[in-house]
Amino acid sequence: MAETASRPERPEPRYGNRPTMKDVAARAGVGLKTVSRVVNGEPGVTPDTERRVQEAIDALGFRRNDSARVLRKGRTASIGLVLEDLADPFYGPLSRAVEEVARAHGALLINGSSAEDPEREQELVLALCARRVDGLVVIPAGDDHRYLEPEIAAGVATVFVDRPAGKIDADVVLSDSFGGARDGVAHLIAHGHRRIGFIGDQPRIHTAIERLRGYRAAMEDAGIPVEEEWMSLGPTDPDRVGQATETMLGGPEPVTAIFAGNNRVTVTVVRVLAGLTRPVALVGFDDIELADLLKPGVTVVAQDAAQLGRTAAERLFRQLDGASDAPERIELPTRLIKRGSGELPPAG
Amino acid sequence: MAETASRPERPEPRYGNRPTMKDVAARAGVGLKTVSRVVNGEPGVTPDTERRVQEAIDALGFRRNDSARVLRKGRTASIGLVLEDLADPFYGPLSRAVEEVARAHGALLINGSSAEDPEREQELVLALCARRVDGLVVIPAGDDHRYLEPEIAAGVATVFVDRPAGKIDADVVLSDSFGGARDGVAHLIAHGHRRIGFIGDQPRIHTAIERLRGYRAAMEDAGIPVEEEWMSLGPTDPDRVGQATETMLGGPEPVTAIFAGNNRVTVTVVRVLAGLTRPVALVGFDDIELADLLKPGVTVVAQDAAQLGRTAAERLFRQLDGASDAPERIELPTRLIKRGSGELPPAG
DNA sequence: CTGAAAGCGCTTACAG
DNA sequence: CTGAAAGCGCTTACAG
Repeated sequence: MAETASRPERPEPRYGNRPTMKDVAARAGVGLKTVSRVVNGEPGVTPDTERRVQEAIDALGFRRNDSARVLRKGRTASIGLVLEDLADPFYGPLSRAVEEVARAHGALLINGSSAEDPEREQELVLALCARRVDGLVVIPAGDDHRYLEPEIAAGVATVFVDRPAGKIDADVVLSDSFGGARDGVAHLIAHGHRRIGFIGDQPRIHTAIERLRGYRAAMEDAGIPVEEEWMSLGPTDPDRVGQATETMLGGPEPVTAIFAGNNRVTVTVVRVLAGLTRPVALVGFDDIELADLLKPGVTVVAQDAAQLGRTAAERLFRQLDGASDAPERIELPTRLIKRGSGELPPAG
Repeated sequence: MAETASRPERPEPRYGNRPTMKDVAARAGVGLKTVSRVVNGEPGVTPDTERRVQEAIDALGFRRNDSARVLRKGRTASIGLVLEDLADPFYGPLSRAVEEVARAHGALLINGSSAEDPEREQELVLALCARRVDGLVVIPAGDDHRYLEPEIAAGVATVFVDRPAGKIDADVVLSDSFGGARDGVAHLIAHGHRRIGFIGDQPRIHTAIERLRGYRAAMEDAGIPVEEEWMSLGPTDPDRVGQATETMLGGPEPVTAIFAGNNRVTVTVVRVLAGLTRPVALVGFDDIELADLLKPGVTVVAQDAAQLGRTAAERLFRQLDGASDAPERIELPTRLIKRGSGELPPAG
């Protein structure tokens, strides 16, 4: 029985058979701490010892396990970025900017999409906290972030971007949605429009509300009473936005100009307008690629997504470096870029 | 001295004063393992005990430290994605698709840009390995990935996307660059063009070479000898591409059509062509937003970035689930989308 | 210059 | 149903 006893096949699953510092130490005939010194480039090792350790490292294919290191050191040198959708072109430059700042501070970026779902946002954020990210940059989907209080109290640096946190006091970096929208709408008014439509994102999203507020302010400043049918908030998918656009452009008294609340809306509105024979003026919030090459070019209120990300990430690392400033609200200016669509006079 | 001895101010830095399972156990008056059971939803705890533990958890604001968990369990439930540039719109849908698959498998995504720099790629990949990601999805910048051999041997699942690995045998998912480019160029030839330019990415990039090969194949199939001045490979920044475009369009015998090697090139070429009075035909590799609304619409060879990411990630998790298939090369088809610019006849 | 011991916060394998 | 001990792979604080 002894001889024929079946031995376990495939003893380990996979993974886990990686060499450790202990293995390296044994092979090099030195203590564990000496290996640690070599691996971390600490001083106080003879060149000869160092060589022996290095040889063992190479022979074994050793790579330090940062999970263990992190456990001991406390900081993970990683930050989390939670945004709405990695695939949205608006977030590309923002993510990249956050990544560059993180890189400059030796940190990695863990990225996740909330899909504009508050529950998914919370799930993601808390998963990142369990991983003990040093900090969080969050583009919030929800409007109640009290669930983050214990984490922030425990030292997780946190900065919100694009939209403020809900029901907690935290740093936030945003664009001047109100001012940008007001200027964009005022621009349309200056070109003779009075019947101006506003198509925006869902009303629970802060920027949607702020931009609507800017629209109303511009109209009021010009003494133009706003009609309910001129305003449409909701999801920004092509179907919803396309219908809203067509509704505003139909009927006996159609709008002569449209203010589009973000890049997704603008793209769909441009598409609808392209199918029309009469000209309708358009100003969109957010710049979009190739907007300058359309006929007419699309006039936009541009925000600087990269700057938004950079500012937030720098603020985050300042928190991590121990700055204990009170939470601040940083608002970046927008820029009106005239390209033709916003300078069209009212039709008829 | 005893009474007036200065006590340490701010005893801990920040962080690190988080409650642990031990704290929870002490407060609830139970053993460590019982806390672990409750936290992980394991069976075998009386409702009453569970309640006491849960109260301690809430009171202390305890959140399990996954770093410690990972160290013990071996798997980190995270995967790394290394791409060229998070800000490039081509990678947005790809990243999002990888994220969705990871999420379905309970894993987080750690993301990084190589900036098309082989050294930075290696640095990033190895940093991810040190974090012990379970797997890697890599859009390679370099052409030698032997540095990954020990990692792969140690069990790090690896899939390359968009471009194959260099000097190692690994899974790769790519679009049919050769076939796509050949079809696109053949399309121009079918519309009467013979003097056709090719503007592509740097020659060390696999897709650039494959698309150039497709161009040459189409020309050869049609019996058209290719002149050196018709081909230009290099960085895809607007300056370089703009100059290349103008050079091809200048001189006594300018090209009558251009094949653009990727989305970055297409955008710049479109811009140059917009400033011209004579029509020049254009087919671009990669679809771009709003391409259908330009005049003329931009004819493209589209690849499915999301499908690329999804396929790669699924393959990755199949590896992690223990599938031991031999490394495979998966090629996804491209699709020619006719919108006008590729159907223009030769000028003159 | 070098190393043995303790500990980071969990899970595993056992024992009661 | 419950818990004490050992261990994951490192770093820290000391001692020689």
